[in-house]
Amino acid sequence: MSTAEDTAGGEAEAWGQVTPDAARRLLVAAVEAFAERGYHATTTRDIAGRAGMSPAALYIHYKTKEELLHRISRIGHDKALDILRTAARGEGDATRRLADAVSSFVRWHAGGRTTARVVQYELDSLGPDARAEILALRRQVDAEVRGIVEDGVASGEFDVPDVHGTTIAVLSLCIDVARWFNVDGPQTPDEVGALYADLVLRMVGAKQSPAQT
Amino acid sequence: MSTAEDTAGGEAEAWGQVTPDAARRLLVAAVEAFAERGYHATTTRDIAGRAGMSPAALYIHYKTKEELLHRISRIGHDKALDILRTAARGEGDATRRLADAVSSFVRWHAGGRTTARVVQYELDSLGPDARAEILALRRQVDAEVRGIVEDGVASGEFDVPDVHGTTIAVLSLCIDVARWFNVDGPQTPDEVGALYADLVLRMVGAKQSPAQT
DNA sequence: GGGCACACTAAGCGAGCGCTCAGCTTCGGC
DNA sequence: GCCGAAGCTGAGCGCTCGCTTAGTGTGCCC
Repeated sequence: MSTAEDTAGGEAEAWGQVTPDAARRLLVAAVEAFAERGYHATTTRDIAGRAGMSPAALYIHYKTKEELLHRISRIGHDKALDILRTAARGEGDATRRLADAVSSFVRWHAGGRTTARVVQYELDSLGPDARAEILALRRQVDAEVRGIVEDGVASGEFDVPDVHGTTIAVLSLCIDVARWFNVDGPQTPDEVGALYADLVLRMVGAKQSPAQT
Repeated sequence: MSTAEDTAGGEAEAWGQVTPDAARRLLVAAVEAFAERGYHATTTRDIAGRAGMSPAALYIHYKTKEELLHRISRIGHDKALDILRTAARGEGDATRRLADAVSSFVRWHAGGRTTARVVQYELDSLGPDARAEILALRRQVDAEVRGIVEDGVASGEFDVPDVHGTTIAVLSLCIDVARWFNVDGPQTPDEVGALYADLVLRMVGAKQSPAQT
């Protein structure tokens, strides 16, 4: 098993599970609009227009504008957690698994920046219940990364004085990629993923580079 | 000269330069509201209410709601740049200066999280002209950090294969503190600043810890 | 081929938005 | 003691927002 090439691919393919077709088109349109302008600056008319429908059509498939954001955030967090779990529970020592986790997580944030932006930065626009649900997923994301770091410390691979603080820093570094990464810029998602995996191994004081697979 | 204790202090003190008093109260109210709810979700009635004034009073001191954001962003970026310049042009080797820059920059993002949130995450809500002005300041911020990294590489203190990418990562790590830091959480701004300075020195492969001042 | 369920549209409602304006109060200059 | 400038308020304008409703077209079942 490799580092899951399919986790960081095209923008739209992750929405295949959403049916019917009109509901998926609206969801994809909402992701694009929210990523470009932010949730509050996006109008339901804009979303419907991007999906090639009238404003009223939105309300056949979703109760409110907030439900759109909730669904996007839920699917996105599920995907993010899936990526990290695949790497965290893969084969290899902690060094290998941390490098895989960071590089695939970063590739997802860079390559699917449109989605990742909404998922990571529009959390505060959700209502209390939806917010609480998403925060629970975030704690699981955190736990996956912390688990790898703790494994590496236990095995003597890593030198980490502050596991909690360092875990936050590693995740923070990955997540912020969604803010600054530019698809038209000089770096590809793969390059940033490789660079960040190396930087993170340095942060945890990894004794050696992971073997190439 | 030390690491500028006064750069990361209380929230409101940085606005002393804004006069008259009513204009400053409105600006501080706007910072709080924007940080809590975001620019687009904040109403001019809310800002004026927090400042203890009627909605119309806002327009005596500021032409539009966007001018408030512009002024906040400008003052905040000036402050951020000032913090980095102080550290970058201070005494000591590159290791010392990078550690100072990161720890003071992080302290500012953590301690003044309200301000930093608006400054770092509401850039897209500005119009094209204001946005361009702020982006120019950001490039200067970037240049200060890259300068230190390049100094360290040239002197042999650092081992950095990708100076450009690593500089972005260092800044990204610091900036994202404004997103996750919780004033009521277990960590103080000073602690996060010290941890992050250490993590960044590891990222650049610094040969030794900086001497304590 | 008649009827009905379903997806969708045109039109628009009530609310709240950014912002304006006429008028009130306060206060320094003379 | 009067005047004009400056700071502020109460009321509200024009607009756009999220969302609703009445009605239309389409296709499937019998």
